[in-house]
Amino acid sequence: MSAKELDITTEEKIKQAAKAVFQKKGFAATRTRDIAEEADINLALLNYYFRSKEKLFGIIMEESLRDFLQSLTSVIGDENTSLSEKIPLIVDRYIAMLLANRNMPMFILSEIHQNPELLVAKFNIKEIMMKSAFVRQFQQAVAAGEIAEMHVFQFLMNIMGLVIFPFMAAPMLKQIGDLQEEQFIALIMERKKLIPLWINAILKKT
Amino acid sequence: MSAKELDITTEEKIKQAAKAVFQKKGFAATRTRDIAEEADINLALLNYYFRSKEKLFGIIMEESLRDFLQSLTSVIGDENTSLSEKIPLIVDRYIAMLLANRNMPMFILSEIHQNPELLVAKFNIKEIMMKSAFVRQFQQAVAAGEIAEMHVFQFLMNIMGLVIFPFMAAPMLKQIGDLQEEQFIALIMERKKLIPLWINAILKKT
DNA sequence: GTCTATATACGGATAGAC
DNA sequence: GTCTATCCGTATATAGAC
Repeated sequence: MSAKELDITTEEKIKQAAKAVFQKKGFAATRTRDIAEEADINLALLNYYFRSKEKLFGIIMEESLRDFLQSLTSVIGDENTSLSEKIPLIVDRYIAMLLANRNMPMFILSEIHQNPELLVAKFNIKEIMMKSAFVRQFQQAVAAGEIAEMHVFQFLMNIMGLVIFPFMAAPMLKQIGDLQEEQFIALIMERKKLIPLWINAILKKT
Repeated sequence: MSAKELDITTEEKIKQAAKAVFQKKGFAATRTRDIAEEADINLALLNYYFRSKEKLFGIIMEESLRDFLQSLTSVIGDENTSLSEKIPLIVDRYIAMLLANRNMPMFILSEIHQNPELLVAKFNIKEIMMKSAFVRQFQQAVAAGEIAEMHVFQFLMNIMGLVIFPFMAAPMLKQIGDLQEEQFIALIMERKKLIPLWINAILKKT
């Protein structure tokens, strides 16, 4: 147990446990008893600090979503890097975040899938994304004929799909390929180098 | 209501309803009452025909998994098509299947994520995949220097990620891009044409 | 096979002692 | 703030009439 964990408050202990359990099992399959056990606290304390399972979930979801989006938005908004510099930055940051938080993408996308309203009005992703340096740079590069013609959403889906999908399909991939955890990580680390090259290949004019 | 649905058995009605509800909400969030209501049958009949929620879920999961994998395995096993012919076939078939079954990938990958044992021993995906014409053709092309050096899993993850991810992230993408359903479909139809080109670009030797 | 009524278990939440 | 004991709604499953 690290020093950080020794003098942690009960409230924080519950939040950390809730994050782990919610991200692993999702809202519906999680029992407040699971969280209490994981946090090693009495069940009643959960309601004492957070009132209800729903409220606790809301807090965890908001924090998770913030982390999930920040890996992207912190890069795409930067006016001081070029489009081609941004690509490996996005890939590196996302992969680092996903490696540290293995269940996050499945958690977020699965919960939003079942309840799209979770996303609405919490963050104004639409604004941040569509008015970002990244989108502007991309569209300028298309207009200037420097890269292939392509809708920016297609480009975004490509990056996200190439980076995130392996984490969501990890159990199936491990089964198909008979991969151990370390081999899976090795494939991911290889992707970290390759994805920017692939993205460039895709963007090349034909 | 189509003719097909008119003379359907009660058992089949329950299965179709269960498929719809399970795929949309997942196992834990689904109540047997939801299924009974969707199927327009009495709740007790669900247990009469299928014994338990778990058993019914097992049947739906197995069928879904079969459909999900068949779109892939029916193409990759074909000895009479070349590697480059297989790529658009896989893309077309997967997208057609996903369009008809919008919630399937999230359902399957999410449930397997929570419970990887669901996959084990049901189908021998490992054998079918690894001994397929597709894998052999890919590895031969690499060995012959016709395409860039790449682990076949990386290649598989790329295809799957490019095709499947947009369906899993659909609610988020619609939000970010302020897309209506028809615009989302249009993006997908465009991808159907583009993904094989992108795959070829990725495979090109540098 | 299909219904109503109900048994039973489980999970979220709280009362009240300390 | 933390605990024990418990309430109460809800969900699965079944008994038994038709």
